[in-house]
Amino acid sequence: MKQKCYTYFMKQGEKTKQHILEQSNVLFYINGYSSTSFTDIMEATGLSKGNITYHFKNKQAILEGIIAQRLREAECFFKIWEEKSQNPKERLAFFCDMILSEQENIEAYGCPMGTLTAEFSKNEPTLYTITLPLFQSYRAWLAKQFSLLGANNADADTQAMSLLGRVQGVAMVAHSFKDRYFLVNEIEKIKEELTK
Amino acid sequence: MKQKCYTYFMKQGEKTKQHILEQSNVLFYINGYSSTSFTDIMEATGLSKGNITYHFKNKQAILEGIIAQRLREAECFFKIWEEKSQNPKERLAFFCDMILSEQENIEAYGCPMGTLTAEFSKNEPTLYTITLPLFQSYRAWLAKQFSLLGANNADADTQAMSLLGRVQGVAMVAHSFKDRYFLVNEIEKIKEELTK
DNA sequence: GTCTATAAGAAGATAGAC
DNA sequence: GTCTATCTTCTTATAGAC
Repeated sequence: MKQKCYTYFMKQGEKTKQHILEQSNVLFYINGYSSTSFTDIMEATGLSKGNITYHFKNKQAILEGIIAQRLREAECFFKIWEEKSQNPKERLAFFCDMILSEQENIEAYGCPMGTLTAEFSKNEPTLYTITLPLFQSYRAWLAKQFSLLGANNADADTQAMSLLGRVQGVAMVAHSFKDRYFLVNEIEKIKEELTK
Repeated sequence: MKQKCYTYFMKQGEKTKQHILEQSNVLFYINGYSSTSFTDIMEATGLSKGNITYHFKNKQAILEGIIAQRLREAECFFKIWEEKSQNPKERLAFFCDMILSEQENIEAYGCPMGTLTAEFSKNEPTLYTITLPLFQSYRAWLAKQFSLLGANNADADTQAMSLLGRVQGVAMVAHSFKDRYFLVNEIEKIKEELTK
């Protein structure tokens, strides 16, 4: 197990738990949730099945842990963006920049949030319920920025949905056609439209 | 087995084959490809596993049959739209109308083409190769319309990708948030932008 | 062309030793 | 906390009767 700097003060059990979450998060992103088996997680973590089961009852519990962590990360992003600028337009630009910084991964594996949500939207109501809050937190934050720009609540939400949709579409098409160039150009265009 | 009018002149073997394709197509759409088992197809068709295997070597062969059929259907749409109007803008509006007519299904199960493509884009290179041509055929047809509107080849293709992206994004978000109202409004907006 | 039956593998879940 | 071993279920693949 590689030692991470922020795990120095964790108890052994917490370290292992964190290690499982991190490796699973990567596997779920790269291969998808349902395509990732317990054996895959065993191999990636170097731990036994029994040990993983000790920390997480089942695969769903791992997913829950991952989403909880991603939600905290998202809140962290929002906080940073809000502190970096008082101007909502600039904050929306930061959101676009995050996508641009992930261009390689998005080309290869799609949007980390979108592909996971899409995997559960059809016929996995339980997993869908676990994942949706992450999507909703972005929706709410984006809507907040549009509110600050003067839109009423309903309009702000629609604009947030619309932006989410555009970004998801660009990510989906760039992923399907393996075209990073398209992703960058479209996101730059969206960024311009938002900030003008 | 329900008798379909266009199967009257088919041999029994062809009828069965067609029946398997149709039922599997619905299952793959509603539940996804990997979530659909042979048992599901058995139940939906009312046929035995041995019989299905007789007509299609495996699940992948069924998928190939479905994509081939969907490609023919797409070509059929293109032909109709081109015959209905000489104006590329109107043709693009027909494309949008098709999406609007599928609003209920898209809200419930996502875009039939997009969700299938997305399922294979991550780590299913073989199935990805089978599905992509369908996506490409829409890309090519849309690009053709933008060409007719005066764009050079590169621009026309980019505009086609851009439109595909917007539509996929709207479908994805409408599906994730189960919001048909959003889908209709966004597609209407896109339609207006295209035809103005 | 259609069926039943079975084999062989992979997955997740569980039990118990250290 | 961590491991090995087993159990059950699900899924695909195959063999052979009618």
